[in-house]
Amino acid sequence: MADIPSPTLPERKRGSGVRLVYEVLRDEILDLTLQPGSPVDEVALAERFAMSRTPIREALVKLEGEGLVATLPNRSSVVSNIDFLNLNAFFDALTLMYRVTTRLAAEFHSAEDMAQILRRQAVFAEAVDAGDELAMIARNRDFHLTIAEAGRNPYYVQLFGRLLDEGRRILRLYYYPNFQRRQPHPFVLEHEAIIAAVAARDVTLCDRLAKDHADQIVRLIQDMIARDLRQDLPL
Amino acid sequence: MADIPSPTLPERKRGSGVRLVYEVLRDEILDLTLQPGSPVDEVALAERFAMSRTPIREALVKLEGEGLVATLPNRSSVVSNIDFLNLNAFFDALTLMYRVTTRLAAEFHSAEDMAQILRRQAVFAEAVDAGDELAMIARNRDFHLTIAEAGRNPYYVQLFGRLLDEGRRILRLYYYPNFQRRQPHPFVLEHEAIIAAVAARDVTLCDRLAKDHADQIVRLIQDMIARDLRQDLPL
DNA sequence: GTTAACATTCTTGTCGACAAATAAAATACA
DNA sequence: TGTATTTTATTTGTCGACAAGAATGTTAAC
Repeated sequence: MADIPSPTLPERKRGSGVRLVYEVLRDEILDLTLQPGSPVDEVALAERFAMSRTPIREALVKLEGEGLVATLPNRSSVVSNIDFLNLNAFFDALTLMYRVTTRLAAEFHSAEDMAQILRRQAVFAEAVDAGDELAMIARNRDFHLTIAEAGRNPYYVQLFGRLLDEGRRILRLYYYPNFQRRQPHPFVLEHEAIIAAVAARDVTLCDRLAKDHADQIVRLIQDMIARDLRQDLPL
Repeated sequence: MADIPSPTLPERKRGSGVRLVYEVLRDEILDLTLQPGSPVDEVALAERFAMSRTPIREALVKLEGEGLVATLPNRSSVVSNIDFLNLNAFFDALTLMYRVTTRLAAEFHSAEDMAQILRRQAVFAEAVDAGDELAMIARNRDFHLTIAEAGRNPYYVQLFGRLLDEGRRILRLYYYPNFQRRQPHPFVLEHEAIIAAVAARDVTLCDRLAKDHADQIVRLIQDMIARDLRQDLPL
């Protein structure tokens, strides 16, 4: 019944198909709209996006390269599971990236970088005001990635991006029910302190603030997981 | 003339095509057999590997995800250029990864890890004895990646792998003409010191040795580049 | 009732072909 | 002779189709 190419559907330009599928799937995976472990059917996606399987497959290859989907030979791909066994490895890398990227930002940022950072912080604060947890998580990621980009080290930016993405999945898993609408939100204050330290090019202070901020987030996640696991205890 | 599917050609199993193309191209890119900036023709590769363009494309998407090839829309892909402008970012990240992975190896290695590390070191020493620079570069990468894997942090392993790959390209670009066949080679000695420190679980010593080793390699690369650039000076 | 062999269905991996987009060549014009 | 424009050709992005392999369901045997 889908044989007739409906002219009302958004006409995609040649070459944009893969990127579109990639971005949509990526967002849905990170938002847990696509749950970890759930199979990814190529034909279903092809129907949904009204395109052939070829661009779908290429998007899946990209996602596989980023570790967001896992593929078994001759079998369906699945959305990657969140690895709770290696969680301390995740925390370790996340903390290190928080520190080095903030340090480098203090050293190498330009005036335009600072403007962009302030803009991202404003958007983050808006999400906090609105109490929109999904937006908070995503905008927090944008904020810190912008700082990382000001540090001018693409290797760190890439790893940090992946780590923040993984954190987005974990936070999405727990954060919603526990949200505290405190004003001003502690994260907003910490962000402001970091911005000031970067602007002042104080590397040592940046390192300390970044470490504290990371520890804060790590503790938050650990608490949430502990609270959640406690509910599963048998009586 | 290549229309007749020759039965003498190695029969590939279903599902192995992409991986084969990916691995071969990856090796050729890192060995500079495929020079940076050179275009990658899909139909030529399809003919060469005696398969359709579809698996070739998927392999290219994977390589693009790792930054080894760059793709312009509707135009030919090219082998990524070595970024000499951000070289200090590369050195910075490389040094940091040397340090943290060796530290973690000291903390978390198992007995099997040590055995594997010793095996890799032996193979590296063989390459040094043989004076095979290409093998030296590749086996040095294997050695340090094995140490990183003993540290049990997949995020570091992945970034470190990419950095060592990029280093392999850079070294390949300069190392060959300058090779010194000293015996015992300083790198072999440094590796042995690192192995001992990891086995002794001495985190502080590991950190220092890793930093020294990284500095050594960074200085080597910088010297080679400086020497090379000097030749290009106009008179 | 349980297990084993078989057939069927479903999903993936690969293929050849076509059309859009770009690059190259040929032609027209100043 | 140099530049602009049209034409040709090459290369990519996407498509539909087919076959191999795995998962599922069915029948048969014990």
